[in-house]
Amino acid sequence: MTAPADPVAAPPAPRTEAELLQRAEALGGLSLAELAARFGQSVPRDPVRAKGWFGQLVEVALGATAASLPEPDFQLIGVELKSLPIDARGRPKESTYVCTVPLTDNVGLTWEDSLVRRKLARVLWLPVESAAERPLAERRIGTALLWSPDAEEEDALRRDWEELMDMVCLGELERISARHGTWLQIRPKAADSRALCASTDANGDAALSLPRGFYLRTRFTARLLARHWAGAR
DNA sequence: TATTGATCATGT
DNA sequence: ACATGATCAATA
Repeated sequence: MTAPADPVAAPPAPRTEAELLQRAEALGGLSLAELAARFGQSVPRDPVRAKGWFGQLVEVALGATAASLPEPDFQLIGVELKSLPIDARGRPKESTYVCTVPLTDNVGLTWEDSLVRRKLARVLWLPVESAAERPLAERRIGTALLWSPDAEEEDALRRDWEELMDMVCLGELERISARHGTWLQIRPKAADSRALCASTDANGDAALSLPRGFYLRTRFTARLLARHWAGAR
């Protein structure tokens, strides 16, 4: 029986990818209860009210700096952190939020300048065992993967982004459903379905609409993991 | 049961 | 309101 250790301070921002990866790999195998305790936190009791809890804990644990800014989490090295919930079959359970969809002042915006491209250019994926039956506290962190899209993936993501943003720029936001896009999709991203934000309608006039976000489909992250494992053999 | 649309927490 | 961190839960 060991006495509980004192909470540890959040580390400074990592200065290199290697430093970040080393820290992330050191988290592998830890339960969420263990990681929480390390930083003096307790595991939330109600999963409904714990959405995003783990992601924010890991930001602290790894020294992320972007907080709620529209930038990659590790600003110095341009790396985005994404936790990835894994089901009982070893595949991602959920789509992955990327960033907000710009609904105004977006004409002329290119893929190259887009936040989607900047965030997905370099991602540290951190898998977490998340089978429905497994309590939050008992879930374990998996092996971190530092990833960039290959040429084919980037091309497909760019085509999705261009198709979707074309519709947004034409004021066709209300026609866009989650069914559009091969790998990237646009879905609501709001407190509730009554939330409103500024947008532009088909006439180019100011309007109000439900805030939306870009998400990576589960199929994309599933393929990404499968490819990595295949390549590691 | 996979997916879409809805929702919860925190900080500025 | 808007950005981040996401998962929930009704529906197809």
